[in-house]
Amino acid sequence: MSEDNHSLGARVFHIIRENILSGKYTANEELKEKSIGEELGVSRTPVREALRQLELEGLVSIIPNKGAYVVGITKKDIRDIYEIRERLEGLCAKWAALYITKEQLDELEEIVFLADFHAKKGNVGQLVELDNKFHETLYKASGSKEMYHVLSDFHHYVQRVRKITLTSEKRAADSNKEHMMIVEALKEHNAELAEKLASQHILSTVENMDRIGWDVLVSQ
Amino acid sequence: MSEDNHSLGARVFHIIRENILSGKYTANEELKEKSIGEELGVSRTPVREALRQLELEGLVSIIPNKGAYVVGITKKDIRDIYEIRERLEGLCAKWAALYITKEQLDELEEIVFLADFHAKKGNVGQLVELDNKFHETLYKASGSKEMYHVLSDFHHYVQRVRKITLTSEKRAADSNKEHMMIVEALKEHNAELAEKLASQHILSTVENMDRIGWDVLVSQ
DNA sequence: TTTCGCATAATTGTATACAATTATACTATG
DNA sequence: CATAGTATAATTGTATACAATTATGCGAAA
Repeated sequence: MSEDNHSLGARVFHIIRENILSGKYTANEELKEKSIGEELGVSRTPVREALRQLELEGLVSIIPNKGAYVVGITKKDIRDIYEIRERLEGLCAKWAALYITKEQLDELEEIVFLADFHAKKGNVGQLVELDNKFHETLYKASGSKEMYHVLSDFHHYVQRVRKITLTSEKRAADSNKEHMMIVEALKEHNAELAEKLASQHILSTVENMDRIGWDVLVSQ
Repeated sequence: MSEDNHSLGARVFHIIRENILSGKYTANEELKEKSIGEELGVSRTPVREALRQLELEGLVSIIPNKGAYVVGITKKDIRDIYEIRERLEGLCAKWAALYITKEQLDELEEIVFLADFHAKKGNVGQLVELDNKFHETLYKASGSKEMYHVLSDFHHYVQRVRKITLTSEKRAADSNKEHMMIVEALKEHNAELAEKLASQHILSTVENMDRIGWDVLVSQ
């Protein structure tokens, strides 16, 4: 898991990002280079680089000569992302049906198999991890650098919400069933079906979130 | 035009990005911090920050302890982007039809009016600039931070191709007619029509590129 | 008491210094 | 002549120093 080929700067970037996405750093909080550097045991330089990158990702807002502030994730952000994903995950699955390799198919099958196991045990942490892997693999299988880039960013962005939705045993099981159906379509290289199922998968997720209630999912 | 509220680092970022997108820095070229810094009259620090940001955008590939290399834009990249845009610009226009303000509508009308003028004079530089403004305004009008982020990145990414397509007087005129129709739909707040027209606009663009021939548009 | 002004502190922006890693060139050896 | 090994140079990674800008606190004046 822990790729050790990363530089210090890259690690700092990931840590800060996780702290924002997990909610440790709250919305509008000021991120001071010195404090974060001391907290992580590094100098300001790698922290600065990380903050500049996070600004580009939209997670941080930098006001020149003033400071860097955490950009909060609103209810609307989540809604928008899922509506965008509904359209793009369909196209992604369509492409994947055309270009997926044997190895990637094997990987997907292993993931849904394992997820089935962990869903029954109610192991949310593992489920989120496997959900990440499933979608990452699917995005890669599209054979499109751009598709991968966009979708993995968005998918990562909403990880806090997914952590909540996957605590429901029923939803976790249903979600994995949908994953299985997508894998079947990919195996048959049925692009049209894969597109439909992937798009439907996002819709189901949104419906589930509506059931749970948005106020539980996100504060703002 | 030249926003002066930017820091040195931000300017360096934009300059390097333009140099990649315009083709001044060629694919796989190594970008050395020292050389670029000297070229721009700054130290390595802001150059490093810019390169890290460009890596996140996918324009540069950084190999730790080795160097930063320009990631080339391939024919497939462009094709993928236009297929993604076909889906997203539709959704964007749909949202814009619901949320666009009077000011934004006025701005769009002014843009298409000016573009009509410059299309007749064959002023490609101005046309590209106005095409940028049109889409930027449309993306903003969607009222979605995420939609704006994704689409403006992609739109910017393919600017070199657009510079070529808009040299055709006919295509420039046609493109602007399509813009006008989209504006009309937005004025009537006709979401369904706006979506259809925006999606069709991207399709027309791709058809036009097919006519021109991809080898003219991009080397790889 | 409130508010303005100013000195001081804190923070960011940029440059430079030093460490670690990688590339290069030259020499010795087979 | 080819190649391995090594010293040197070049480049990146990180820390620190200094400059520029912004925030803070305190005292004086209304």
